[in-house]
Order: sequence, then structure tokens, then C-alpha cells
Amino acid sequence: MVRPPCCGDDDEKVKKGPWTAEEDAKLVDYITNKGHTNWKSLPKLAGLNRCGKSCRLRWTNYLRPDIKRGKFSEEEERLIINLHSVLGNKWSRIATHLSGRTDNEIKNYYNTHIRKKLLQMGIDPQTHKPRTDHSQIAQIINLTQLIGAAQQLNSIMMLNNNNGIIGNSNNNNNNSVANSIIPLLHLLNPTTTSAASTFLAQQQQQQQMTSSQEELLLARLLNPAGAGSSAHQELFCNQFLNTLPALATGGGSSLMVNNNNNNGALATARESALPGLVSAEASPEASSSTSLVHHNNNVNGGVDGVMEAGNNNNNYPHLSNNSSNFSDGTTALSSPGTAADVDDNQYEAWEKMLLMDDDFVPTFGDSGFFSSWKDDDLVLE
DNA sequence: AACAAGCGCAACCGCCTCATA
DNA sequence: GTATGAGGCGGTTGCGCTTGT
Repeated sequence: MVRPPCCGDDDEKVKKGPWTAEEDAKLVDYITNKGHTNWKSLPKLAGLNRCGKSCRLRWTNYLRPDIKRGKFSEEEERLIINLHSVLGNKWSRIATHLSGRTDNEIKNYYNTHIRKKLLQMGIDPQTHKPRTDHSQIAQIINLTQLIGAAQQLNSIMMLNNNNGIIGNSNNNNNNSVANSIIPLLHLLNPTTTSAASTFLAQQQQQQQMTSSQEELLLARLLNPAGAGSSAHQELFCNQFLNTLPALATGGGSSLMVNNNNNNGALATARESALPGLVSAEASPEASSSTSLVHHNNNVNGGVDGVMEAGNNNNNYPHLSNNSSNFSDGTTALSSPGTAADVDDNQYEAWEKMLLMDDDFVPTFGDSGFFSSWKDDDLVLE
């Protein structure tokens, strides 16, 4: 069925193009007094030679009184990136989370500013995965720039509150971390990271969950409180490490997440992979800002606290029952991950999120905002 | 100073969704 | 169940401004 355009070639030609101040005034005046129940009839009633659609657009994107003008804040930018990673190009849905910003404005901002930033970081702005073409990354040529990139990367992966999850919203939690980190690691040491890249490629080809991924999914479903915690962020990184022998085995430090002051720094360090990086951050543990951090108090890929703090939960041994403090200041999961602990609503929200249900809308609240990675390859039946 | 290229953003176009008859 | 149309949405365009040469 082919429909004629709403403002088609009627007898009277409607005006197009930029709005004049006089037209704006007429539209504002009319809507202020009469409202806008019917956009089609509005132009005629308001004395405007425009189509209803044009009026609606002008009002919603420009004239509405509650529109926020000016530059986007860093927080808004972070939020947009996070929401986009979950929702994709659903600009109107993204806009519902940024009061005063229109979908059009967000779309424009993303396509002009954020897209550029992500590309410079070697991240595909559409999929939020690393680009296979590393030519852009190669432009980041020194350590200082790398650290800056890692910090930006961290901003994307986590909101700077004490919630949020690193990783994909579905079956590739580990890969998301890997996806984001490997280009940076590769830049410094292509040899070391080649195995990781190979692993990643293999994982990306696999459509089905591995048993460990399945276990992770269960853990997230069964322990929403823990899953939003900083400790849980470490858990996911730890799981990632355990499946990345090239990076995680042997003594020394390992890839992990540092959660000082709940800012959650994404650390991508292994001495052999990042020579010299350790000394680049004089006192990472004391830092309140996000930073590239080196940890060296674990072997075999173990991450502070999570694996060592106690594994009393037989069903989910990687969840700690202890309320231990980690050596880096984070706190272990404080309650066992049992189904009985889960509130129905929370469970449903988590399920929707993990299954990428269309009804899922990231929300703010007691449980915080859950940052996750978009992935179209979900196979969870 | 003049021109070209790049950028930002308002506005448009056409398709989709959903309510209603 | 089907047709219709208004409203909504995302992709794209084009114009004006800025920056670089």
C-alpha cells in the first residue's frame, strides 16, 4: 500500500525550509493556548502555511519550552554511549533518559562527536566492538595517549557510579572486555596479544554459549545485587582472564578491573604485555580517578578477592559468600547467590536485559544503571 | 582576501507502528 | 481480518558557519 505523503501536492503549496521568527511565534502561541491534539489540522488553525508534520518537528525539536540547550556534559555523553550500546540507534528511547534533550539532537551529537571519538579509540561506533581495521588505532602512538584512550574506554564501559556491569548483555560478556582491550594491548605488544585475538575470533564465531558463559549468565540472573556491584565487575573480568590463557597464566599481574572509590578503572595490564606501564601510574591504588592500573598480587589470572575470598556457594563457586574486603579496597559479594534472594521484579528485569528483550529499558534506581554491550548474535533458547 | 573543505545541525523524507473504523 | 491515516522514528540532506590553505 502506497500512501501519499502527509503534506503532499495539495492545492495549496505548503512552505518548506527554515522557520521564521514569525512562524515560530504563531506556533508557540497556538500550542500554548490550545495544545496540539491534532497536528494535521493545527497549521491551518494556527495560521501557518506548513504541514502538520513540519509543525510537530519544529515544536518537539526546537520550540518546546523544556528543551535543554547548550553543550552535552560528560555525564550525558557517557550516558548516551552506554544507552546506545544497549539500544542501538533507538534515538527516541535514548532521549527518554536525557531530560531536555531531543532524539534529533542526540542523534546529531552521536553522529558528529561521539562517533568520531569512538573511531579514534578503535571502537566501532555502531557495534561498540573493536574495529578489525586498526588503522585508526595506529594513530595512537605513545603511552600517554594509550592511557588516555584507556580512560575514555573505561568511561564508556562503566558509568561513574558504583553500579554497572562490564561486558555484553548476553552471551559474550568476556568478549566485550576482550574486544575493547585487545586493540590497545595489541598496539603495545602485538605478539603477546595475538593469542588473545585468535581466541576472540574463535569466540565470535561461536554462536552457542560455553558452559562457563552459561554459568555466568546464571550467576547474573541469580544475584542481581551482586551483579551490579564492583566485585561483580571483577568477577567478569576474572572469568575473562580464565579463558584467556595467553594473558592470564603464569605469575605476575593480570588484566583486571580496579574499583577504587567505586569509579571502576579498567586496567589492562600485564607486565609482559605493557612494559613500563606499571610505573606510569605512581600510586594507582590511592587514586580516586579512573586510571590504568597494575595489579601484581595474584597468580594464574586470579583477581583480587573474588576467587580467594571464599567459595562457600557450591552451586556457584565463583560467587563469594564472604563479605571480605579485597586488597584493593573493593568488597566481595555480601550475600550468597541463591534464587531465594531474588526479588521477582529484579529477576524479570535482569532476564529481560540478558535476553535483550525489546521491553527492556535501562533504568536508574536502587539497583543502578546496567551498562551492557549490544550483540546481535544472541542465542539463548 | 579568497576559496575550498569540513563540520554542525535544523529540517525533510519516507517508512513503520498503532489505534480505529 | 483489513484498510486507513496520524503520529513517530531513523536516515539523510543541505545550508550556513568555521577552519585551513
